[in-house]
Amino acid sequence: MVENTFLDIYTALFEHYGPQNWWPAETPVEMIVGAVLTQNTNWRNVRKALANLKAANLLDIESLDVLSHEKLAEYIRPAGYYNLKAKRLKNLIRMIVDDYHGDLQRLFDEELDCCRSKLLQVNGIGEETADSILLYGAGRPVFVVDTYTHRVFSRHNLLEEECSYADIQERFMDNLPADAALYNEYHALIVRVAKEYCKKTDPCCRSCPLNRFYEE
DNA sequence: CACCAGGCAAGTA
DNA sequence: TACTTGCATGGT
Repeated sequence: MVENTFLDIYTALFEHYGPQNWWPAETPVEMIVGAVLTQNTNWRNVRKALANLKAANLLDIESLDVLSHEKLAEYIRPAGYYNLKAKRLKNLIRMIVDDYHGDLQRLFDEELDCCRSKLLQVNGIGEETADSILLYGAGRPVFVVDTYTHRVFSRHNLLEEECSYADIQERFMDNLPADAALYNEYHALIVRVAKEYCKKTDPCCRSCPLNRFYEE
């Protein structure tokens, strides 16, 4: 039996919380829109914005492409940064329309590195958003790193504080099988445990299910 | 009242 | 290259 803290932590989290059923979206378009809207924003607020778009029957590439910036911004207002995010969504939709005939699946069908760089070329799509879309939209085995991942693992001395996004992603992917279902659940579980036990200011408390993995 | 939330890009030195 | 700042609503 080979020691693997990263896999052991996954197992502990899954046993503690069970499946998280991510990504919470009914369609691929809803998923990618949610990925942009949730940037530095509480998911509760994103749900309101998505509900507005859904109620207006606008959650498809064509409708979002035709919609004016002003109207889009108004629909997504509850998600915050609404002018900025309206632009970012428009940039993403434009790429899909111009380069893939408005067919999101054609983007997802691209080779992995190609798909990732296409997403990163869009102004407003950074590494985390791109990787979220790859994993939760396209079902690719790409590990998603977010502030919670960094905070939880550095606070337990399992990652250096100054690790970059790529450093952290590499550490996870080098220590886990390339399995999209595993990456999906793991990222969602990290978000779950961080929300409960690893807030920005509070120190991790004794009942945190990860405390037995703390490394001196 | 202050603080935070499933980031990112532009500006500054 | 390495910091800093703007973007914004809504819940605790």
